Amino acid sequence: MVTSRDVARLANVSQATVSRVLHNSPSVSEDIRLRVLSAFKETGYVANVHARAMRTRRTGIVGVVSGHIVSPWYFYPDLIDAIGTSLASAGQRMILWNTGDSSEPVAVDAIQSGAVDGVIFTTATSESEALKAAMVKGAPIVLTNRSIEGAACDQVTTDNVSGGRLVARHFLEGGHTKLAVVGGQGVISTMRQRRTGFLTGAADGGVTVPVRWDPPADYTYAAGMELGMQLLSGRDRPTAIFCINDLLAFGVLDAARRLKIAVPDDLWVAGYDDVEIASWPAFDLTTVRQPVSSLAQVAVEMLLRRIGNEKAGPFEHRQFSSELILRATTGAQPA
Amino acid sequence: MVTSRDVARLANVSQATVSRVLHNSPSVSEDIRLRVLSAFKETGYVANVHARAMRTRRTGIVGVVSGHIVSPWYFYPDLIDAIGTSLASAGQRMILWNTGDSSEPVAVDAIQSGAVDGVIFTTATSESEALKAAMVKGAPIVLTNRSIEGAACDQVTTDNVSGGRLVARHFLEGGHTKLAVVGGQGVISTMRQRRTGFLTGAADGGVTVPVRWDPPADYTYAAGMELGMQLLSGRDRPTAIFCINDLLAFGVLDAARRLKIAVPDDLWVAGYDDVEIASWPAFDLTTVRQPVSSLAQVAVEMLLRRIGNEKAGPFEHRQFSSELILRATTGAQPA
DNA sequence: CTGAAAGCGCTTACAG
DNA sequence: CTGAAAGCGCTTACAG
Repeated sequence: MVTSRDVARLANVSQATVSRVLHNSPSVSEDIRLRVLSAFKETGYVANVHARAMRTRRTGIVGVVSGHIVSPWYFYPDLIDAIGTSLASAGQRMILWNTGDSSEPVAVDAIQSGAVDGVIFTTATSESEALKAAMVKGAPIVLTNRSIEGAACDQVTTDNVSGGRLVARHFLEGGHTKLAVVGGQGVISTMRQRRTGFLTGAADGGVTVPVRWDPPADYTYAAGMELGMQLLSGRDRPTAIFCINDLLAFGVLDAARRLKIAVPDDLWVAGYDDVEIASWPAFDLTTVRQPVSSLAQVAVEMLLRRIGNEKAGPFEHRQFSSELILRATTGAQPA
Repeated sequence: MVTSRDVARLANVSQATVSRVLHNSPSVSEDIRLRVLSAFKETGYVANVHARAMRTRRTGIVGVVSGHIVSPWYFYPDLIDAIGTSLASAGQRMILWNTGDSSEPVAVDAIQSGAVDGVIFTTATSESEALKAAMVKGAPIVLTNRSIEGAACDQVTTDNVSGGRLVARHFLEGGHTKLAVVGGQGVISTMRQRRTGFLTGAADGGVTVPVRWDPPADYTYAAGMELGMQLLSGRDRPTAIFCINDLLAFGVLDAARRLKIAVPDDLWVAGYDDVEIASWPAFDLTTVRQPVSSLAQVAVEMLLRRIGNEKAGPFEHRQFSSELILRATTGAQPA
């Protein structure tokens, strides 16, 4: 391994000067500069990140915690992609933690051990002790997607309540009164809000969702399939189903397919997230799209501001609105 | 930030002793040990990773380069997941690079700058200069999924040629003689091999694939859809199509759906990878499944062995076989 | 069993 | 404009 000392010896300068050239310090004469640069080339020198980080107390790496990075029917992949892009254009690198909520201790540890300069959480829950501890310490942290009320850090989210309400209004405008929801009764804030928005929107139109059409569900394709079969098998069944995320909607649609129930003629289905598969002809799903790149951009901005200036004023919570994307599952013309 | 010095002061011992307790050194008396441990607790001490890495020349982090982590219709998500699991159980952490082949320089730089102890490539191509440079330097590197012939590093792959051949044989056994391939003419080794295996397998059965049924394609859903429309629109059309990955197959299936061509009655379709969506009723796709967790496990083993012992013998290339999963698109009973 | 000390490879005041 | 030196926070021989 070649160090700055090796380069210095080769270029016949002091080690300090090598460091200055590396950082484009203006106070280096042109000829020395060139000598050092050619020594860089000759040796293939790359500065040791640990030595640098130890001196500067800055690694240039941001940690990102996310569940289901690897499951593209969630919207996390899109969000992570966008965060990665924003970070890259700010010259920062990214470490990804993919173990779901259980990786929060890892993230906090990473901050405390100096492995990263700050962390963006996309899947924080109010239960995470580790996160709380980090926030109390005042470490640079930003929450996005899921929010925690009163958390001592910056947050950027979308308005999931309004998103759910958009779907309800669309169903009502389509003349539907027999409505069902799938998902949204668990602890995850975003999911709860979508469901609440939907129920509120329906209630505003004078429609109530029967309890048995609002069963608890986890957020998997299998759950969508199972609840879809259940909701659609009886004689008295809903004519429009709102699924709290696209993945559940795919399950419900496949259940309808299996039961030979025609969508959208006899059943409307809507999802949430607008993952890429939602637009495929096999599903062509009406869904709610969040402004993912805005979320990502603002999250990165917020974090970098804190990293650059630890005590930069009070914490902020910014919120974006979402957009209803109409497709074939609620009667729009197929693409 | 609390350092080992702070802990030492609090526990009334030397800083060296703190370090020993941290590493469970046997040569520490029990009472001192307890004193230090309680000082750890009181201060919330976490060792600085950079200082440690600088001394030990080991970070405990492995880099993984992969394209399309974030696109679950590729098999990378599964592979990454498996690699992550293997690394975790070996006490290693993982950094993920997701920018595709263009991130190879980043990976090499990360090795040279000491940011990671080694790198696993899942998407190497023979063109990557950066990778070659790293291999010449003898840095710990393992190639998995895609191989590079004669590369100066360990490799673990699956036998894509046999995989393609399995599909051809299955088509022939189904009585099909009008066969087509979608994908596999580009630079990516795995894709080329699958196509080659398929063509060879067909030829072994006396069947030749017409040139116009073997058009160039990139590896997107849209390409599958477009080529599907093209192959299936004419009067003389193939009765069985092998798609080089599942994503293309989904596009072809949706093209058939649009053209109202019945699968499997009038058309057989097979893919490659067995991504999760392939088993959904909407597709129920016959496909080839690779032993992903074996790949991952061996890749990690190989890398850690090199990291532990830089010159541990000659380079090795291990290869696993794959398995044909029969589903509805080639006539199996729906699940 | 414990401590003092060297040193990993940088960055950056401090002199000159 | 350049160099000598301090110091970031650890680990680990070396003494005792």
